[in-house]
Amino acid sequence: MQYLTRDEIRQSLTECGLKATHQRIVVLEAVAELHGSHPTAEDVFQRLKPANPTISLGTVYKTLDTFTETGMLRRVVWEGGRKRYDSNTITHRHIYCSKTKEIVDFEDKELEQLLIKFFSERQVENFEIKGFSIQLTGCKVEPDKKISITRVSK
Amino acid sequence: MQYLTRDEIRQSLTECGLKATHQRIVVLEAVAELHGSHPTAEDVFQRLKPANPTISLGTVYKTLDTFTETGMLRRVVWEGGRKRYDSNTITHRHIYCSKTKEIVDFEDKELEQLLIKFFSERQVENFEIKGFSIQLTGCKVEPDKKISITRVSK
DNA sequence: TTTACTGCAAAATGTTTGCATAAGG
DNA sequence: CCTTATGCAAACATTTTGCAGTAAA
Repeated sequence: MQYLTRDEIRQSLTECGLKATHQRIVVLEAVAELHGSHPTAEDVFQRLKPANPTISLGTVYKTLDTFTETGMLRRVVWEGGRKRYDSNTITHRHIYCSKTKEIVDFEDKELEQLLIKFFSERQVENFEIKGFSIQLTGCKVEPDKKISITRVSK
Repeated sequence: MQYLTRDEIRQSLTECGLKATHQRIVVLEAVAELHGSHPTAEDVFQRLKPANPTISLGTVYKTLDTFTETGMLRRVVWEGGRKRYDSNTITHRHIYCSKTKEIVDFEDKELEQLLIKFFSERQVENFEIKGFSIQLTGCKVEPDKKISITRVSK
């Protein structure tokens, strides 16, 4: 994954009608850097504090909200208490590992195509479908271990 | 949807190794009765209070947790703060209405088959897939209004 | 009678809000 | 300058916990 330069971040903030403050720049960088873990507001705050001792947790919350509204970030859909965020670079889905509690990115063009095709042909009664969201559940296995699909249900 | 009798509830509680207390029975009944709205702990508590003035919110929380662990109920997967519960009768998915904020049940055998087939043929790197979860987003339309699929993305 | 469960209240957790001050354009 | 954003702290919302008393088996 490649990161945006500060000038590129400044530019996209301006394009969204937002002031390019130092806090916004570092929050956006932090979410990108923590991308693999789909960080909570607290995660972002903890990461930023050493280099930005005056930043406040409230600002991180407000900033993440603002970014979600403008579409610069996206919320990760998952059950459970805390809100988690994701750099909104490309369309992708998530797998939740019940063993390690990680939320891992997953991208599958074929699956996307399959679903887009399905929903564009399908009429759901009394609903105008605007989008869909999928999460997979599973267990991480060792890279060298043989992978097998055991059960797909629920 | 048909409800269980109190004796049937008592029986399934016992089968799960739980004492068949009055509180557990009425909580399970309430979730079933409120099924359409996928209630929060607070929703269940408010519904029960008039007829059960001594029941406590803490007990409702604990009971819903217990039921989720034993599989008698299921948590609804959706972003956002509060935990919501669902009678765990049959496999179904959910549609979220961005207009009314409702979470509506949605069942589509064809979609289930499509996905089960997809995931049983597909190997996901370093993951053993155990299950999947889908949510749709959309807008309720009037029953008499022509339904059209506008955009499927995200 | 023994064990598990409830009610209560307090604490913990996570998020939002209001406002004076500071910084960006 | 004028607006918008920040930091702080307090408020708010939701969920969890500990424990003495109560009810189920």
